[in-house]
Amino acid sequence: MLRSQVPESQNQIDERTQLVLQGIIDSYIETTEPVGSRTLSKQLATPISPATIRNIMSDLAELGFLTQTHTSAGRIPTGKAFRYYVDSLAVADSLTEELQSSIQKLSAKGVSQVEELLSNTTKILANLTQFACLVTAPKTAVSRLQRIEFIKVSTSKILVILVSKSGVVRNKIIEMAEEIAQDFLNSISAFLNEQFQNRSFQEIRDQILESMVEDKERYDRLLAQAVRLGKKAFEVSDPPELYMDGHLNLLMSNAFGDHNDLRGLMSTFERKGQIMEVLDSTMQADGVRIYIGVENTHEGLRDCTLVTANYRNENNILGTLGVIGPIHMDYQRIIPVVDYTSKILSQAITRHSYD
Amino acid sequence: MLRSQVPESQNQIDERTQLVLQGIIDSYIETTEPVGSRTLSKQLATPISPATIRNIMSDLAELGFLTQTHTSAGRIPTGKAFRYYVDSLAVADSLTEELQSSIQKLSAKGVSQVEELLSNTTKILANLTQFACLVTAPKTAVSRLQRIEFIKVSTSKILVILVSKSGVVRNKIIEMAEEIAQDFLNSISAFLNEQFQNRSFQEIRDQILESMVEDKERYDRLLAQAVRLGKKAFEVSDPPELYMDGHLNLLMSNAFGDHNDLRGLMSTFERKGQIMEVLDSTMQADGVRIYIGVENTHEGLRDCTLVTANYRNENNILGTLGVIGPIHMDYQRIIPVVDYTSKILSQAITRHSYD
DNA sequence: TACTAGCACTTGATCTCGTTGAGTGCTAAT
DNA sequence: ATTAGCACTCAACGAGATCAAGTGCTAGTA
Repeated sequence: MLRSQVPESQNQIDERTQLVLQGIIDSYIETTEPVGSRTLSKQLATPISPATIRNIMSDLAELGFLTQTHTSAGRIPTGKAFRYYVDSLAVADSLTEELQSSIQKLSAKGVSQVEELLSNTTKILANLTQFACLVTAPKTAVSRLQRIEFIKVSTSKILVILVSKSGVVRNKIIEMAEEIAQDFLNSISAFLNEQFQNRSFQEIRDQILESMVEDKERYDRLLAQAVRLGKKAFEVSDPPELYMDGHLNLLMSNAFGDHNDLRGLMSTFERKGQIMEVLDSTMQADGVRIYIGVENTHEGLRDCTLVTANYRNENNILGTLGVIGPIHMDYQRIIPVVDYTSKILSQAITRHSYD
Repeated sequence: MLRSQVPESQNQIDERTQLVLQGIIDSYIETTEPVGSRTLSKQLATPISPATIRNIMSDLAELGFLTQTHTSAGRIPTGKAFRYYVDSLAVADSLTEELQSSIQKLSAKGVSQVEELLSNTTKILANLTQFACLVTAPKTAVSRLQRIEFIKVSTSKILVILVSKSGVVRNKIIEMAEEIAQDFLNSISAFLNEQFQNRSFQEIRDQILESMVEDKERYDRLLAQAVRLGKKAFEVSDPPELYMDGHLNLLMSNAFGDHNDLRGLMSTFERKGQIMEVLDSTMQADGVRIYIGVENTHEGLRDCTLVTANYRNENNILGTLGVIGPIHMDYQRIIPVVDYTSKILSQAITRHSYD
């Protein structure tokens, strides 16, 4: 009571109180059980009596850092508490050699394709964290063209191969009304390669093809066809490319008490598009980002924490990787793991890219 | 007692007994609860008194068709019962128009790639059955070459595109010690295409490259390189290609009573290789195959039923699709769904192939 | 002889009701 | 300002009591 007379501009919390809060959170992360004053008193390094702790707890509850399931139960840290914990209390552990080398395995020998790299990343991260893990493929819009090629596979069908600088290979089949000879296709791809190599897909789509049409539509047959094919080839039809792994981990471990929560979460995973949105929306920021519980804009993630980081090559941010786990995850471990993984992936993908 | 004096050569069961067995299974499929004599008596069309049913049940239990969880509980059909049910009792429902058209959607307009076709199939099947659903990609070994192409993507890296007759496109990066000009690569691919188009990958791998080396090793530089590249390109490194969907369905529905069973099942799903083996091993047979409980060779599938069927083009069996669900699934519905799906997929993939 | 009615018996499930123990909040003493 | 002490709360647990669904068996019936 007296305490709260001193106006606390938001999170002005004295040192002792911090200590208690940290203790509660640490204990809760470890046991997933409500923390009681007596128990905590025994665990804390600094000796504080249960009664005092109770007072402090009461204050913290008033500030919105703690809740209880029922009156006579121990305290549970709220999302706000975890936020505070992550922002100002938690000191990230440094990674053990062992963890580091596990993570480095994602670009083990024999991994020659970016797709494999990304898929390995999800597997390793899921395995290390025992949570669900997500990696978005490099955004095609921003990636730049390394090579385009047309292969005639049947009279009316043409296989388009798009290789981006970042090492992603994408192929799709397009259908043309009239037959086009392979030789002619070769000329077209040679032409497009010359024109567009190193330009971003976005650029190619938006501007260049457009202007070409305007400028030179009347020119020759090659150009006309090149435009037609190019348009089809670069058409936006990117499926939401998302690599996922370990969502079963969440089920296995009963980190989530209530099984109904999980169902919501799982059906969220099934809609990859939504997950993509969430990840994409975090992509501007830098470093490791942490979204706790209600901070998640997406309904289904309300009871989880999302920890994300970008990966990049020398020039651009390419994509995002992240981990979804219970709100009471071991942040001191998870944060550096995600951070380090993003760095290793960045390195690996830079090595794989064709710049 | 008297009954069993008449030696019953395995499954010699009189009509009335069959009726009861069928009733029990139907009821169990519907409710997932042990079936009692009184309940059943009410449900059966032919009026049979509970007492009589009890006698029959007792006989069926002796024959191994029924069990109980405890003495005073109702009866539960065993795997053997389901086997019998599927083999001789169940009359497959015919598919509703609605179901048929849902399944046909797998090759909706705009689906231009085989991969998409297969992935759609898992989605639709998982959705219709509410079980886990699997589709294997066409076996590369048996599929025949439509087109091979080499694209130089950096000084030392070459992208290989393999297009098979069945419409599957596969690409991989190979690394070469020395640099090879794109022109030269074109000559090589032209040569390989000419030589090997229409041959199965297996053939190409096993025999032809081998013999070419022997016969003409001394010949020209083109040939030497072609062999080198060809070998690398056709090297066996097929990842187990398996499309899966709906394993979450199994969790959502509590079709599986015990959650521990599910964990085993789920971790089985994580090892795609094992699932592939199981599916592959069933591929020789024709039509819809049903593997119930213990009949499954694979440990993790002991408590489930696996329903599979092949899909094919005009010439070959290409792959297998299947559904994994609880042993007490609604066979009358599932079997025709799997059957029809396999047919529609076969049609669609035939349309997509380049023969 | 085949079926059925009736009855005693079994057993998991459900409910009630103390008891226990971990926890709180408050007050008074240090 | 801190702490010891005490009254109070409440989920969890266990022991019975009760219930309902089921079985097996025996004796009676068409």
